[in-house]
Amino acid sequence: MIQSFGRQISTIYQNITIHLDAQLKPYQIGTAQVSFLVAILQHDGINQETLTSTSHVDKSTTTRSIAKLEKAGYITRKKDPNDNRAYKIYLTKKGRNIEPKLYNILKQLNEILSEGLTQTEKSAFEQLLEKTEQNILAQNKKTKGATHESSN
Amino acid sequence: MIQSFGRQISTIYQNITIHLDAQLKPYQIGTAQVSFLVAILQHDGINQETLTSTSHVDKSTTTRSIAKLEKAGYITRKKDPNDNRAYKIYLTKKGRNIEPKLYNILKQLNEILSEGLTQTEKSAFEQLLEKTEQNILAQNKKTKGATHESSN
DNA sequence: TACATTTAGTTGCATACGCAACCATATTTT
DNA sequence: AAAATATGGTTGCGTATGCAACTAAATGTA
Repeated sequence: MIQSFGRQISTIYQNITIHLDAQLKPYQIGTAQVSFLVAILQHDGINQETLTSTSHVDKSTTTRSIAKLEKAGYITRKKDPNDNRAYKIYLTKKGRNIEPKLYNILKQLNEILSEGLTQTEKSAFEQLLEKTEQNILAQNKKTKGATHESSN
Repeated sequence: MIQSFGRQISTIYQNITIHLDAQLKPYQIGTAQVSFLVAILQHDGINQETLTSTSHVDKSTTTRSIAKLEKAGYITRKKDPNDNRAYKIYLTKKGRNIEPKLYNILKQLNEILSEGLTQTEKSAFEQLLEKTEQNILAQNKKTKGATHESSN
């Protein structure tokens, strides 16, 4: 009963990381880069700030993860001509080439995770995860807001 | 569609960590210590190896997390008289005292996560997480086995 | 226009985690 | 009993992540 959701989610998360890191090793990136790479594949030229907010991570995490993708040759950063502070992220040829392999790895992961689940259960799971995600995001947003307001 | 489960689970996990770290700050421990502390509260005198296998983490993670709990004064380690390599973990008075506060924090977390879910949905969610956890654990066990066997 | 505030991004720091290599003790094999 | 193997635990290393403090450019306000 105690700590059930949290404990399970932690174990699943860590083991997803182990699995994906192994799968991605040939491409010289890690699990951390996946969500960013997917976002860039879907929105070439996306800027870092958008990546940060849609990924729900700290901006420093974006900085470092993008740096790794750049170093590995999958993307390039170009200054946004309309905003000298901002960068836009573009795929390189190598970045475009990895798309099918990456999607395959992700598809496999989903199949592993949802093995033995009916289609109905998969949908239910996704919706439950979605609600849970919104719940904890809202809670943390609230808490952070409160902290900042305390400087009044 | 792409990467759905993994992305959601990652976000939930990171935000659980943020929430719990804030809640646990007064006690000078972090989210990482929770599952170990709960296990020790439920099985005083448990040994490190059991903690490792039931927590589904690497043994080095157990070593470090237990070290932190010891440093913070919640537990003590005693050599197992039946096995000179092994340690058994015992609660200190401080460790026993934190129990209600810890359980309260975990209960709150579950309430936050499952806000807006019916009892039926909560049960379904827990079972789906359980299945998913078993699926990915089995997969990684399989992979690790394969790697080791390749040394034949 | 000058000053204050916000925003995009980076860096230092602390924490966490898995893997591989290692040590020491226990167990199994021959 | 000696040698080989397995087991409990630790440490070094690489990776990831949030937070706080920071820089520089943009925006808002006086």
